[in-house]
Amino acid sequence: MPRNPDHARHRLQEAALALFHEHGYDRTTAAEIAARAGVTERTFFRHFPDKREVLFGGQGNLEAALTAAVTGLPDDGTPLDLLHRAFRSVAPTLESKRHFSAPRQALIDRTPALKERELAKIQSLTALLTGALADRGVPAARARLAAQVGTAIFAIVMDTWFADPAKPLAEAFDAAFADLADLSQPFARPPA
Amino acid sequence: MPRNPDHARHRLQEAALALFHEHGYDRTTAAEIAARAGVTERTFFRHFPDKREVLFGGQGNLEAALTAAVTGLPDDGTPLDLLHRAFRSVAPTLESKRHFSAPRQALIDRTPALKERELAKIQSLTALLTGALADRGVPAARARLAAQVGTAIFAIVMDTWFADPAKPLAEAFDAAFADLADLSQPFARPPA
DNA sequence: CCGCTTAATGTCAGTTACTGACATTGCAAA
DNA sequence: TTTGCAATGTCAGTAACTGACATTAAGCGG
Repeated sequence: MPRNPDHARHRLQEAALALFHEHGYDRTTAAEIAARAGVTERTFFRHFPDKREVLFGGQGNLEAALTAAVTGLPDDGTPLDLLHRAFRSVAPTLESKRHFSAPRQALIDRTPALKERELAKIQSLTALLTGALADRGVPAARARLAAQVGTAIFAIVMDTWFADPAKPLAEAFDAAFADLADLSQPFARPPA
Repeated sequence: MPRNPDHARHRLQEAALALFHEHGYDRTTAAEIAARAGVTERTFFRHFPDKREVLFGGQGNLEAALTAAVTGLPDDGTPLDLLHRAFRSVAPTLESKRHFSAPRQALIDRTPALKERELAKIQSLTALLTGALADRGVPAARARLAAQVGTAIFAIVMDTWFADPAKPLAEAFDAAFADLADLSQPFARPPA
């Protein structure tokens, strides 16, 4: 490892986060981030393909955890049940990182350019989950619909959880999936 | 109306579409688009806030039609039924514009920057539909979930319809909403 | 301890998306 | 015709990125 043993990439992420919170995303230049991290602007763009991406570094972890969960979970119920349990399985990790993810999410929510990138990341997650479901034998069209609906629920739950962390994530997932079941059972279904 | 009676905005859109198809989005500069439209680069950015937006000009029509449908449709069934019928109501219009929208969509699909913008547009539509449902008395959380699931279905149906226009859009919507109902009826559903 | 290799960084010039300030043009109403 | 205004032109400037090439410093064999 030449030059600097402590990874410049991580310093850049922290510098960016700090500066974005101080002055906002739009009024922070890549050169300023690089300067605070002690490197050159060119080095910034060697570590991140564009300015937005510096905020989405840890995204791979969540994707990996969720796809692993979908792949490894015991097989029963529907694709949506599988996703439900996969989401529950990452809930503790998500809750443990709230102190970090909440301000980051607030920044994303008030910055359109970052919101767009986040939507792209969610779509990427949807594609991965579609593939994971398909690998388990779920027909392609069904897998895609389930993954899309699943990530939609995931996004809503995360959003309401960021707004109010009172309810544990696992319960929020339970409630959201229950709401979904209600949504698509249109007419009177007499109990028992 | 000074200068040019034929609207520069429309010429810019057509010039952009042509150049994007000829050389791709990334290898087309805003200055080139403006030149083909007979105006200055500065004028381009007066009509469109950024280069991507030149491709999403007619988006407002669809949003207006869908929200109007959700607002004006007779009241029966669930929020998802309402969205289902709203989607069906715009199907003929969508099908009549396929010759225009299909190549445009192909361009978007192979250009990440445009894909991101499209996702943002879909999210904007989701917000509008959420509001329209809420205006009809649907509880906020329920409205949001329904709108999110609805636009997810809409996106999937449009995508498969672009890939293969054989099945009419209205039928594709019917099938997708039926699949959704299946998805959330978890356990054993014995055939007949 | 020394030179060699090489991955990470620095340097620099260039393109392009976008913006603000100000001047100019041409239709339209008075 | 004159005047007002909306659309456009002109120009200078910022900042996100990119390619080409030089430089540094760890690690390794000698």
